[in-house]
Amino acid sequence: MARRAEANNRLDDAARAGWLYYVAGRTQDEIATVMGISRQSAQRLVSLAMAERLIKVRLDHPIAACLEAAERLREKYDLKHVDVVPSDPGSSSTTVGIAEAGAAEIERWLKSPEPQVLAIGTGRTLKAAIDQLPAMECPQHRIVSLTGNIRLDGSAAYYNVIFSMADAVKARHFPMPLPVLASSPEERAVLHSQSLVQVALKLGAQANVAFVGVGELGPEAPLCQDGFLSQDEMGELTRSGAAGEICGWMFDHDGALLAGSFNDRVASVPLPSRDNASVIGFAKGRRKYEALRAALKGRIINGIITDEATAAYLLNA
Amino acid sequence: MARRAEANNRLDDAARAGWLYYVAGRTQDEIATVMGISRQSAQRLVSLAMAERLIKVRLDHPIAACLEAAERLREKYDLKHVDVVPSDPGSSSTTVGIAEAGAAEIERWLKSPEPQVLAIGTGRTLKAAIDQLPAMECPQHRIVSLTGNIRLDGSAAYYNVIFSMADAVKARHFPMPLPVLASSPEERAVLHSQSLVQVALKLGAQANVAFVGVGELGPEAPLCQDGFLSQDEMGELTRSGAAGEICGWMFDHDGALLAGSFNDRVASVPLPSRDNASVIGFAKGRRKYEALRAALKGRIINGIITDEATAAYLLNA
DNA sequence: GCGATAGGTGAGTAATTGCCCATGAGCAAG
DNA sequence: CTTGCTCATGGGCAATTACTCACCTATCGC
Repeated sequence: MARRAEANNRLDDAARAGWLYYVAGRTQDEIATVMGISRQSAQRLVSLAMAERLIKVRLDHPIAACLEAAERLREKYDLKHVDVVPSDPGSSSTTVGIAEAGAAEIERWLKSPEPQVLAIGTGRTLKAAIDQLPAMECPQHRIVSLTGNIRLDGSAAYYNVIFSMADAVKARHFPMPLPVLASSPEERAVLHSQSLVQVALKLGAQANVAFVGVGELGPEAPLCQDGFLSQDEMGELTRSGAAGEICGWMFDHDGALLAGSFNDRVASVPLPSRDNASVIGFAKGRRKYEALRAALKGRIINGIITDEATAAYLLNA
Repeated sequence: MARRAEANNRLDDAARAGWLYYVAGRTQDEIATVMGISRQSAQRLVSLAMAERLIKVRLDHPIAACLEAAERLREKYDLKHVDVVPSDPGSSSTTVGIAEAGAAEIERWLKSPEPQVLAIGTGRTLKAAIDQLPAMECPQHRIVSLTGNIRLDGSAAYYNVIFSMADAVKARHFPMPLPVLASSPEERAVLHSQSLVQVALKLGAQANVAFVGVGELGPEAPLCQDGFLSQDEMGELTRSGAAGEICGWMFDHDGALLAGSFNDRVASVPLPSRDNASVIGFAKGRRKYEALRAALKGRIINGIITDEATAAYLLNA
């Protein structure tokens, strides 16, 4: 209790310091004087306010190039939602910008007073976006995970996107306590017969919107790195023409779901219908170019949040 | 044209630089390198982005003290809307904080898809809030000025709040081309019979929300400084017990509208009914304490946006 | 009780940023 | 063509901010 109150006080102070710094435009020295602390402490509070995302910064100006790219993307691929953020050449981050813009879009859905079913995939990009969400109270919505977060070794993955999200927005949530890939179609059937999983499957089918990461394949693929898939399985996949995956569903360079054993073993919830729902992919960066292009071509997603450079590739591809 | 395009390019660059600085977290040196300009130019673009309000900063954390004060104010005065922002002791500004919070509240109303009639007063505080509004497209709403902006000498006041607002949000707007005070009740009747004014009067009566400044009286009052009222008239007013004014309507220390000649000559649109509409006062600072207290007590306003220090006074008064 | 540990503090220092100035390009008026 | 004006630029410097280090304190598990 005391601990909790102290933490709150500290965040309160951070908020106040951040407000004085960013809104009132005082220097950290002035803030220190006003709040009766040392300048260093004021600096710490200000940076804490940023780190805890108490201070939100948003760009409120349509950068012409981004808008134009977005419009052309929308037309070319017949998309429901497009967001193009500026590129940051030189940054190796695969999430900066996407995370903020993605969070804004998720927040837009969450603000709806109508109850919504939001489906969510997994992955670093999505996790980064979720981390940008403010605390909200959204008991009217339901959030369903589209894919399992159990690794080959049985442990749960670090990127437990749905729990972080539910925690931030206080909504009912339906995880998928499954691996991404079952060992056989028969095992998948068994797994899917669990009642918990049944609920998730049913909800997934009625989702109003899905937010998904777009995975590239190959030995470096996050799917392998995160321990959802073995290198052997990955090699087999790329040999059979897979270009990318979304929630484990493998597709080829034309964006057609791969027929055959792999997708028959994917334990994820099927993606919501692109006719009724928005399926929005979050991704940027060279390594995702081909997977994104294929996903858009095959209409596996009908919305995208990406950056200028990736948008340029997708327009020329 | 060329000039216009150049200006847009510059703003685009500013937006991009601001994005890289505030969202991507790069230093100005890095931005300079990336954008191929000098560090100083990068700095200028970043600060231009701030000056032009392309970058919006907001505090997304309920500071406990502010929330609590807001809740107590709401109860004590039975208010529909209360917003309390942190105080910035040492700042002499009467608008910092209020302007941002006020703009956020105005924006909230403007975002409504339902057509709204927004009424708006005048004054420095309101002007500062309007200046914080982002560009929007709100053709569904109508904005009506509650009060004239013609000075004693016949010129229009600098604080032409309604025009700035309509300009920013692209809504139909209905100004009041009148002085604040007519020379006699009869003159007021004549002025009000003009068809332009008739429209404004009618709209004012159906307003869903009104945003108003709260004016203090006395020789230093903005009403005098801005040349809406002569010193003689002001003296007469304070002698007759006036404690403050909203849109020219004078009220005493209990918040009762003054009976008698003054208010009979006020040419403003009557304030919308507090039963059906929100009438939100924007004000903070010592000099407004008494006027605010009276306005709240008499229920001339049923919403307030103010700061901690003012809230504390109002709670103890 | 006691050591380990997390997290906070101030000092000092390096990095970053804000601002003033002199300069020069672009442009309209004379 | 010249003049006067506006506005962007880069240099330089002072102010401000970020980071590291050593130290301190409260809490927790043993």
